[in-house]
Amino acid sequence: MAPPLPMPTPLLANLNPEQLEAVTLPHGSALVLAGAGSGKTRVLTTRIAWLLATGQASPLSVLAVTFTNKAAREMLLRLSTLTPMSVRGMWIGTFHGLCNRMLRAHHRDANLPQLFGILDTADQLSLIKRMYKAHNLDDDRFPPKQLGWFIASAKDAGLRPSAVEAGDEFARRQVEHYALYEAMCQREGVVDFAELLLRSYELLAGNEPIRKHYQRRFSHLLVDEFQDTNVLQYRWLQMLAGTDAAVFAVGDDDQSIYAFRGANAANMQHFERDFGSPTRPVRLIKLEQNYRSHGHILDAANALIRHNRSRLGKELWTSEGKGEPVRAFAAPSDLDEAAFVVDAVKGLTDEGIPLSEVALLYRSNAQSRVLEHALFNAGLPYRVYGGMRFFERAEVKHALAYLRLVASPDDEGAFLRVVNFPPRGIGARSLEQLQDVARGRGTTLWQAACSGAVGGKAGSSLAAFVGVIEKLRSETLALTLPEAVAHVIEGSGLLAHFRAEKDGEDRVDNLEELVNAAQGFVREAEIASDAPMLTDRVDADLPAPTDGQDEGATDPLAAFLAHAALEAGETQEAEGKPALQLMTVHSAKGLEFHTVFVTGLEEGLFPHENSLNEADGPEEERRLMYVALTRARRKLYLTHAQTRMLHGQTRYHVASRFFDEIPRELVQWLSPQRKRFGSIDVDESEWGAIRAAPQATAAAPSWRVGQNVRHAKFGTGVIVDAEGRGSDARVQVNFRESGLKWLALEYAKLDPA
DNA sequence: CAGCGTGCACTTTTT
DNA sequence: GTGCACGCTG
Repeated sequence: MAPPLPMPTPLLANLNPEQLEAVTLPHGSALVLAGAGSGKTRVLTTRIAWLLATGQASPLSVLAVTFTNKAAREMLLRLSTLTPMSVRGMWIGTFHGLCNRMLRAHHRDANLPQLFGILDTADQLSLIKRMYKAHNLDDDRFPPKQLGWFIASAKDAGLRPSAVEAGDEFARRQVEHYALYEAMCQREGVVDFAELLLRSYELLAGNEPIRKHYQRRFSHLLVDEFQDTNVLQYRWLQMLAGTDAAVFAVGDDDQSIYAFRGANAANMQHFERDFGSPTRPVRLIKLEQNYRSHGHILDAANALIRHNRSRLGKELWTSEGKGEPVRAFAAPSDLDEAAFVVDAVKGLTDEGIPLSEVALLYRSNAQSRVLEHALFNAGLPYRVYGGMRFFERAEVKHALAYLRLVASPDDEGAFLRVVNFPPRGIGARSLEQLQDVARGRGTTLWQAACSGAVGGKAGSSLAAFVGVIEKLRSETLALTLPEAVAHVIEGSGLLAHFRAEKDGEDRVDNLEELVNAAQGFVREAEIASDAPMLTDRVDADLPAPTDGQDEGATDPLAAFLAHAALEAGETQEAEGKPALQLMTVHSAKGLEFHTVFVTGLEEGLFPHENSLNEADGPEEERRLMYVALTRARRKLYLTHAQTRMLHGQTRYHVASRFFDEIPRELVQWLSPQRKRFGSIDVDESEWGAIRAAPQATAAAPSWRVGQNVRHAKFGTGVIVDAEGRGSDARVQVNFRESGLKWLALEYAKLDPA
């Protein structure tokens, strides 16, 4: 195949040599190691546009997959400015969105009802609780959350219950619960997030005509944030790629921060083995030129990440100047830290830096409180990311539950959510009766309710509820989606209920907003891109994948419900007002700001204490820190506090090891000078030293974090953390043999080693 | 059946 | 410190 000549169009203008190489690679697979701020989205979208412009691909043959809806939208938007061709027909979306699309088209082959519902995490949790109740499983050894996590992990690894290895009794029980859960989902016609992936994978793996169809269709697969793929997503890609499709994967192993939810950065190491073949050689390209940050910031980030051992290797550079030094501040307490931040932010405002260009980052959400408090008192506007989202609000969930019942009445989660909301006299008693009937007859709650098997007052209340749903269904049949949504929130009594409630205005507003959301959804579907499900048809060349029935356009209501589950909506209304941005480091990934404050840089917090036991924990924490540093364009502040209220208790922390991993000459300390002890920075003040009995005896040894110690029973180790003072003082020691232990200094016999 | 009180837990999170 | 979950009482 003769590679077409690159086009002399503006498409390729202003690309650096590496970007240009990546964009114009001849047919084959490519792994693009794209550092932070190296223009990876640009490369990805320009690659697609180039493939289209040179006729190597048609829109129909392109599949591009991302992790978040935001990234998918961004890709679509940029692509539409880069190519005159219609983006219609391309499969661009999240893994979950694309799998949903595939499963809707082949629901029979996937053994799902046409209008299958999608459970979000909260729905999944409540299903597990119902399952425990129904089977009288009230064992505290299996908390619902933990089982949910277990099931999701198993599915993410591609494992059905029969394939999970259960070594002990405990694991065996968990697998049994997993199997029960699956049966229950299947009976109710619902799938959870992980199931979308697994079902889609199994559909491809087990159905040759369908697999061949998609393999023939998609000659180009493009993957964003490849380092975040889990085992199942990787195998899904392999299945789709077959032996011929060109896979263009963009990722950064140094920004892999989602191992805790199954992301497997090792996928990058296997790429060459698994996506190469004689017809598609594998190329590796590194994008190391950074267009975001000034030199000192990059130097700091490079130095930090060099402390990780498992890396593919990459070093960011910039053609810009060194810029300002990284600034650091040691605060006596979390309150002082917040006060420092407030002061510094005021200074930035005076310099004319917009508040929306300043981010306050922290390791865990609990840390936002103190910062918010200080900002509020200072009258600085701010916005906190990561709270309740639109489609997760209770009143919206209720409205969606009515819609779900209208679409598929056997959805028991939806049934139980609204059967007595607004209250209609169907209490726990009546429901128990109903559940007994359903169980006895092997039917769903809905069928039992329809049968009239529950008599008396409860029976007539249930009949009334069934009547409401039936009425809503028949009345919305001929309506457009937004009309139907409006009708359901009205006819269900939800609107009246919240109007009557004293502080119900916000909820009423949200219900009305749901109608707008439906309107917006339909509008987007009409102009093509984001909601392809409405127009998606099984391609004509697919050899009889189903029993011959027309699988045409999916029901708009089902599509909207899928949209609500797959895209939870913005955290808050994006108010136009300029505001400081507060978020965890995780949610800052992919963003950039003029100025970044990384707060709470303390041993135990960041790196988080829980991570120290985990296999790849410390390195993942360091990658997280790397992500934090590389968010900053011009100014970077690193702060830590020596005392902090945590879980309602005052805790004492030493500065994070990450301070030591950034060369001193890059850092300007704004707080009094510090001294170094061992490998850990410790302040000279009284905070740094931990004494078992201060001033009690001259001989009382003093301990420092980072110090090597010996214990009669546990052997040798190193102090990694400390808390409490005087007779309460405790240190955490990482013992070579026995791992992490907290020891009370008053009792434990510790010797310097 | 709803309202309130006590008790526990609590890293990170998208879909 | 706060939110959530469960259980008791009116």
